[in-house]
Amino acid sequence: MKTPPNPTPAELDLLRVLWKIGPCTVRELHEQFSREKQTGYTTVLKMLQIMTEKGLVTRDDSSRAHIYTAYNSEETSQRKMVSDLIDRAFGGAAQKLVLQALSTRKSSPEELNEIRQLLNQLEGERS
Amino acid sequence: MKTPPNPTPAELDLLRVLWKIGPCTVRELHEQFSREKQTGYTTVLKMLQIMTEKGLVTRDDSSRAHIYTAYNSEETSQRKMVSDLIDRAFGGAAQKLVLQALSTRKSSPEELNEIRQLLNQLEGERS
DNA sequence: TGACAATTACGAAGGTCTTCGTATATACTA
DNA sequence: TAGTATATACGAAGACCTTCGTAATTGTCA
Repeated sequence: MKTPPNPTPAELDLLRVLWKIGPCTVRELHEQFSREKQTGYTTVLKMLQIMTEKGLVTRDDSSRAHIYTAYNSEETSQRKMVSDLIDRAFGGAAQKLVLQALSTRKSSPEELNEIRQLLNQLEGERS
Repeated sequence: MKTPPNPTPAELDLLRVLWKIGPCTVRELHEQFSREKQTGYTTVLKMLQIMTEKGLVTRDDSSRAHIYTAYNSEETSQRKMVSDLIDRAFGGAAQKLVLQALSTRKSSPEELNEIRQLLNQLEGERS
């Protein structure tokens, strides 16, 4: 099976909720989702149907209310989107994106430390 | 004036060339651009007209062949796109994106070093 | 000035995205 | 079993994206 395409903005909004609450019915997803963004029930349903066709989610239709599950984990999807942005906007230079991200947003010392540890690890692998 | 929206994929492709060769006419841009992607002249023209409306580029129409210039620098645009992705896909957590980027793509020791220096600098500011 | 070349302006076709109304199917309950 | 509530299916509208053909404009030069 082909890997699904990157989600569109609206699809990503839905996926974020789906990742958070896990596999669920349209009703449950709509309930959560409409708290942050007023949306009709059938809109959510239609989106999920399209996302099923695209392979972004899978559907268990064994019971009356179908259960939807995100096909890719949040981490996998994030990795793909980052990778895509690196190619499209940075000509493949990952470290440029990293530098931009670090200098744009403030990070706590703990977060910086976490990054430093990963750096050490990456350099260790190399030798 | 409002800041321009993020460019669409096709617009970003054009912008990459425009950033590289600097302010130029439709003809020059089309010449460069069509080397990497076969495209009609009027397609490039139309895109630039739309991008002008959006504020992504500015136009000097004092001479017959208008001169187009990217409104934002490559760095500024990259910063916006990264910032946008951090919000949309990472819930605002910049370091998550950094970790993803670093672990997905290989970087040379020099690049890693560059990042390490920025880390040091960021920690220095904090104290 | 008249013809040709180069340039911009206009508009439309075909696709995707996003939203939702209406129709249809299914299960429960009185 | 008839009626009600709850699901899914279908289709369509309006916005935007991408591409390009054709028309109109402007400059050049013989």
